[in-house]
Amino acid sequence: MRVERRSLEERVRLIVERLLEWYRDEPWWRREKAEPLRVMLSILLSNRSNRRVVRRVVAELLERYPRLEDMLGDPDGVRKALQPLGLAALRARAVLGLARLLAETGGVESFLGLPAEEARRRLLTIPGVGEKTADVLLMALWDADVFPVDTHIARIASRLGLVEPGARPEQVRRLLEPLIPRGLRARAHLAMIQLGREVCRPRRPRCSECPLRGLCSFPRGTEAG
DNA sequence: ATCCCGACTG
DNA sequence: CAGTCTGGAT
Repeated sequence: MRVERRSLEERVRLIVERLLEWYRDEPWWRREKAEPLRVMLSILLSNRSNRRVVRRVVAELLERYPRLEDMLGDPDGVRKALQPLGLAALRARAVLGLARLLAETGGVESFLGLPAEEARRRLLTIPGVGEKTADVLLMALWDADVFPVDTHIARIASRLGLVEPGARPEQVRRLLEPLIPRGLRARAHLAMIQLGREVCRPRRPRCSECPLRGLCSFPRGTEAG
């Protein structure tokens, strides 16, 4: 049992090493850290939605409501602005929940000044914000050393054989988070997301272009091209 | 397990 | 046209 655990740990270490060689970008939120509201909204709305549409909608929201508190008087306008994303009613609840939270806390800067634990607790009170989204927010704005697992990462972990097929994201996170070296978790998260989008796609994975070739026994996908 | 729901890709 | 998009709540 001890041997198995050590080998798993070693595999994860190698995988992360390869991933970080392959993905050298700095976290996108570092460039936008001067605009925490943009970061928050982007993360809040990123679930199950197209990135370009998210960028567009977030830009529009910020232009119309430079201070999120201004949204509170215009819930209808907020919902309308969110229409292109789909799930507009749900997302409006989340965005307005964030606006309310910031207002209650005395503005963004005060909120960002909260200890991560407290911020997390409050973020989870926002309807539509669960553990995963809360962790991504903490990772981006509090430099929390966490490893949020989404559908991409769960799929990759399963294909790598790190977890059993069909494992839930939360299970995958509990297993992998402690195995990823401290300080590398945010970048490992981003690298795996990127890998999931471009290479280890849900369908027709591009195994021949994968930086994890040799560390993975997933059946070589029938790459159409 | 199922629903939420629009844009975008092949 | 079907599948997918950094899930969450019921």
